[in-house]
Amino acid sequence: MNRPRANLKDVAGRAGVDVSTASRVLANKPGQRVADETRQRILDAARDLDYRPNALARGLRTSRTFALGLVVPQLDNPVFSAAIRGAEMAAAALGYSLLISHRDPDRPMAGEYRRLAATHQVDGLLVASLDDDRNLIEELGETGVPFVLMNRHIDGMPGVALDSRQASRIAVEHLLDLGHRRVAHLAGRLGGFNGQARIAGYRDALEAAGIPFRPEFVEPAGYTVEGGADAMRRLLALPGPRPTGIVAATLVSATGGLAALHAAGIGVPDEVSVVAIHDAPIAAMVYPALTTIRMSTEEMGAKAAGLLVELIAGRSPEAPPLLPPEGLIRRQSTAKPAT
Amino acid sequence: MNRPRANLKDVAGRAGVDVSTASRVLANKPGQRVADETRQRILDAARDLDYRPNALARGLRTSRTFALGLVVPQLDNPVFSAAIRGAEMAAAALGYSLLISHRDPDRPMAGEYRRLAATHQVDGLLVASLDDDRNLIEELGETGVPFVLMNRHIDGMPGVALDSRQASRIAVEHLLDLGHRRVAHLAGRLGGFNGQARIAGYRDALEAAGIPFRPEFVEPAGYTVEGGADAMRRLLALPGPRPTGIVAATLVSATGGLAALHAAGIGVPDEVSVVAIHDAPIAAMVYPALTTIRMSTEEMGAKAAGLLVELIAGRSPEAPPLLPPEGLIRRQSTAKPAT
DNA sequence: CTGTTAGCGCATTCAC
DNA sequence: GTGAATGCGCTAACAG
Repeated sequence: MNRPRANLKDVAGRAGVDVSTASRVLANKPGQRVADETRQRILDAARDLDYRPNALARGLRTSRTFALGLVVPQLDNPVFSAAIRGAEMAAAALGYSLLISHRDPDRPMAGEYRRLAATHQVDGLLVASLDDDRNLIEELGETGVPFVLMNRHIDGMPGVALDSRQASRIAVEHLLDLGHRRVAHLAGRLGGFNGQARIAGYRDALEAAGIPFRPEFVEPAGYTVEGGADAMRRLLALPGPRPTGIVAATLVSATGGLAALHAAGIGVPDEVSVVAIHDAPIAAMVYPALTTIRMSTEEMGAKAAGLLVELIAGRSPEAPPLLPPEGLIRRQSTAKPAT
Repeated sequence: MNRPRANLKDVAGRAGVDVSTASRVLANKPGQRVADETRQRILDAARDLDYRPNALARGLRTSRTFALGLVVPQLDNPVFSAAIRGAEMAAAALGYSLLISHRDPDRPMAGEYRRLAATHQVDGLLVASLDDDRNLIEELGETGVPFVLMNRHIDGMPGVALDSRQASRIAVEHLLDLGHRRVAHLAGRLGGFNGQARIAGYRDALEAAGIPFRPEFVEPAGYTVEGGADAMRRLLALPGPRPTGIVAATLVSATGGLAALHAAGIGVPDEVSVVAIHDAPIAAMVYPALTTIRMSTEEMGAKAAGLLVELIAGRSPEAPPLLPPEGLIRRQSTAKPAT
């Protein structure tokens, strides 16, 4: 029963034509002169035999694999999970497969993606980057295949990123609208692309509201639970009245902050409100459930895949501007400040 | 500068030999008669030109792609993230690439993986399964390529799964050791492979301790936050003294349970202790941080990849037995029962 | 409109 | 020990 897959020759034979004719019909390119009747015979034969072109042979001939390589620094980050999902769906819709390659940023030369490119397994690379991927760009250039950066922007390179600045601004404005006046920021990596943008958005919002910027209210928390907890403790240790609202750069640091607040016996949202940038299932899993700014992470993946396919096709597409946040998700971690 | 990749002909030319000889040397198969001096010339040439075999051409010739397809029902599940990481690393170590394919269990025929198999893009399939993937097996058979199931076992099919029963038992024993006597279970899907195993482990531990099994203490919670919260509420609504210890089948349902406990004003771990099966970063992100049973999820991915490669090679390897838990991770959600 | 021809890069059988 | 010849399945120029 399970006979081997039919190939083009089988289809052509069954339709009584030459393989080249079958190829032409099945390629379905515009402006091909083939008699309707012949075309139909070939189509029927292909359907009857459940013909699927051998991607290897086609790739060898055309030097196109219709596969994209996806390079991620970590798999267990909700941001990247969502981006991968978006990329996978967009790639599938465009007829591309997705090859995944984990790249440990701590080991510079690690990563299978160089091999993927060198052995012609992929037509291009989708690169999800943390802020601190130092030598990545250099490595990428050497591969000789087109690539698109995700989650950060570097001048002159194609990439798609999120509008972190606006996200941060919306988060602060939410707290301001509730009546908060002392709003602090659990910041990301100070030198990083997204980290910087979030601080800028925080300042934007304060400025628009006429509230003076206080440097001591910006505490670097990095992207870990402990970092978030430490930063929160430093904030609480500040002299003078403490902040009543907190904007965390990430969900992870937000949860660290929550833990420090709990440990200090400070009620959320009764005494302190917390908003986090990014949304994911975990936001609803912590206590109290976090109010968040939902980012277009999945769309980022999809847009990046689309852009890469354009690049592969030899076009010079416009890199999309920063993707705006999808909006505020109000949950239980924010409320009016205690009077 | 960026001249096109060298191919075998270039290497052979540079070494002054025929391509077939170069191929022989580079294939590096045992029992090949090639003069040491010739071999060295070829190796040198390959190194100088940074030769990488074209995977497409090789695949076309040998009908092997050295790529594995990975089918996952969801990307944002920590269990699958870890399994993917394990699979990716093992595959890379074995010289295989990983093609990812999302498969929505709600849409029966969805999933690119069928195309991957049909077009010879992968040598085999690694299939991460939820309990409820009904028609998956049937679909898999039709692809005609070898496959390995992850996270569940079905008689007669190769697969690697976790020892959920033992995990559950360890979780209950931990609570028993602390002095708890009324221990309830937030169960997974009652009909599912892992769900059943966890209930069995729960009963094992009770029985070994001589504590009678009470059916009303097993509440199906599914795999969602809401499911966990609902189940917990039902448990709290039970007449008589309430359970002091809870074993949740998953992290997700555990957090739902925690939320319900918080909402009811019940202290964790002061009044109720909670243990969850599975460990992931989120366990440390909730409040209080969850005591968990750490499972060998990453190893599951790695073992599955290894098994699949054996299958592809035509061997008939033993499917590994269930993977035992890595142990208990004690955090803040468990303590002695209030006296 | 359709068939013939050539070749993508490699592994492999067969000569010598 | 090494080279010559063949073909994996497909596409694309060129004939006719």
